[in-house]
Amino acid sequence: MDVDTRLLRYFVAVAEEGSLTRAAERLYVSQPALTKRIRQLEAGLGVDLFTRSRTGMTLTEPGRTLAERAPALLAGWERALRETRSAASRAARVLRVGFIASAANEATQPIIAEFARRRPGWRAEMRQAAWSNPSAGLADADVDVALVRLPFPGQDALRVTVLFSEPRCVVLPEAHPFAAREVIAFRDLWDEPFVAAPPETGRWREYWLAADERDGHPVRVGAVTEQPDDWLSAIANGYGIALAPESAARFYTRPGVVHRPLTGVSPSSVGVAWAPADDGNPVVQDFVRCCRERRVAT
Amino acid sequence: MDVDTRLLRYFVAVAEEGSLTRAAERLYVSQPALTKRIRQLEAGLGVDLFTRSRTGMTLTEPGRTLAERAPALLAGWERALRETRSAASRAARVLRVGFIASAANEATQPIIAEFARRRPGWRAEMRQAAWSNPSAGLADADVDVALVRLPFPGQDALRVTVLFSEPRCVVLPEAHPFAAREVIAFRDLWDEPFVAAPPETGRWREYWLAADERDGHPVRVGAVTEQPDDWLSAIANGYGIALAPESAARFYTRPGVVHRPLTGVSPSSVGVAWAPADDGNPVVQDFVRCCRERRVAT
DNA sequence: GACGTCCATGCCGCCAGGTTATAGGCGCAG
DNA sequence: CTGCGCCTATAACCTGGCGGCATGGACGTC
Repeated sequence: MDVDTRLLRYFVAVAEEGSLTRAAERLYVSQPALTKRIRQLEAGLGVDLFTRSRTGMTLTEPGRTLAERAPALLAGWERALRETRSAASRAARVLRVGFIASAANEATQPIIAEFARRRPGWRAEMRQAAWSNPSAGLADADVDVALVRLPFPGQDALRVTVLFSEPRCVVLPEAHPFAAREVIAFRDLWDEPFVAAPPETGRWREYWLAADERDGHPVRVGAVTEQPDDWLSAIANGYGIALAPESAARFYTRPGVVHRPLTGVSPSSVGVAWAPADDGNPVVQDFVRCCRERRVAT
Repeated sequence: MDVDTRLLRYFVAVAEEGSLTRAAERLYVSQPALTKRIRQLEAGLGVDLFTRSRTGMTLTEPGRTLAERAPALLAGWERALRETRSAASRAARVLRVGFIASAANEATQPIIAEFARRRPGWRAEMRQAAWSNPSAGLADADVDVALVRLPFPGQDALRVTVLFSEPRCVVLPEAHPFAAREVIAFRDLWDEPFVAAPPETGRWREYWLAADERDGHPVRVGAVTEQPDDWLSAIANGYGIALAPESAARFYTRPGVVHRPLTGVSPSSVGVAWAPADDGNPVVQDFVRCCRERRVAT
């Protein structure tokens, strides 16, 4: 019997949710479509995978058997996919560099230039990642190396070299009362609503909310954004304020938004990260070396 | 990216054959269909998997990467499939019994009856296998236990208990000159064309051609068949003669075909086989016990 | 220069898989 | 006991993917 990864994902979703209706919304398909696909899977296998009832779908014994194995099958495919893509970029002499918006800022250009000098024939392919992905794709092996802001979740499973630090400042709407001050103390911002990164970014989100510097004082979140554009808009529209690296004042600004120096928060570090598997990869190590040298220059 | 097992099998076939045209005939699809599917795979991955030339399709480096992993992915799916089916039959209290046509003959009915007595609530599901599958599905884990004729390829990886033996006889078209004889010496049949099992059955095929009893004299194969019906037809139509267990005279016969005793060939053994993984499976072991007891009775 | 052997392309038909709307079973609240 | 809310199943319809056939185009061979 033939099956595709989508069908397997459908099955896993239904198994996990215990309900066609809920699984359908999670998968962004209609419930009848799911009904039919699951029945098709059962028919193809010649096995009843679920028992239906008004309370939902419960796995049968063979259903549990399949449900135990399906995630590994999907993971195996994802893995093969990544390795194939990885081989393709290597064969094409392309180094995939992930970076998070505002990670390296003015350091980025010289780093790539230096890499181009050191590795003629190779090309660095820059991929900007959304904030929901603070390892810039490195955790999923979508890139070979990443320029990141520290700390971020999953960091311990990767190699990270710190490149430099810069102070964090605050970004406010022009009309904000504090916009008139030259320097702001973080304490005064404790009760302000903040524009935050998505919750799944964990430690990274907390770092940019400066959760550690609030003495346990709770955070008010006024909006959640994934990208610099939305982020600036949210601030301009008064949904909240936000912390940012100092260099953001030069890279991410727009009318209606002002940057102000801040006291009472630690500076932010930029790092270059790679997977332990690439410890011996000369191209990756060359790139890291380029980063280190630029650090001195900056 | 989503993919289905068929697409993966297509890819593996092209990779192995090194040619769309040849892979297409092996897969029983048209060459244009394969062209399109492979291009779709490449487009989906964003990777060139093959380099095309007039001599065929050669894997690229990333293509090789995928080609190394694809068979394992397919095998993983097949395995999950088998385990799920297996769990289903266990849950339904069904013992899947494979048997090869003419394996047990009159012993089969009493065995099932005995099993039904010993395991009330359980049902033995009999599945006849073609001769191209002399383990009757046990090698592929399609059944839990199998009634087989020995020897067969793959036998060493399974547990086998011999149940009984019976002489082999010869099956001839009525019009054959030897049909008049009461008893035939195998020597006299060396130059006769035989109706044989498919070549992939290896040892099993050779056993029924009595290759070991020909002193190296080559075999003439007049036809290849997979099932008793075709087999009898082939003999009746004069494509060749064949060896068969004595009991085939009672189970597999038809007008125009006669069975005659034979000297000079070893007898044929019937066995019951199961997978080593089921050594501790009480239901399987009960079935085996039923077989052993019937052996004494027969 | 005709032919053979590859892979690619154009065109068409069919069905798998999606959508919306609706039916139907059953528990629960009023 | 009736209406509502939670499920899943069914019906009717539409679209696009995938397969088939016929043909094109590149290139080496005889």
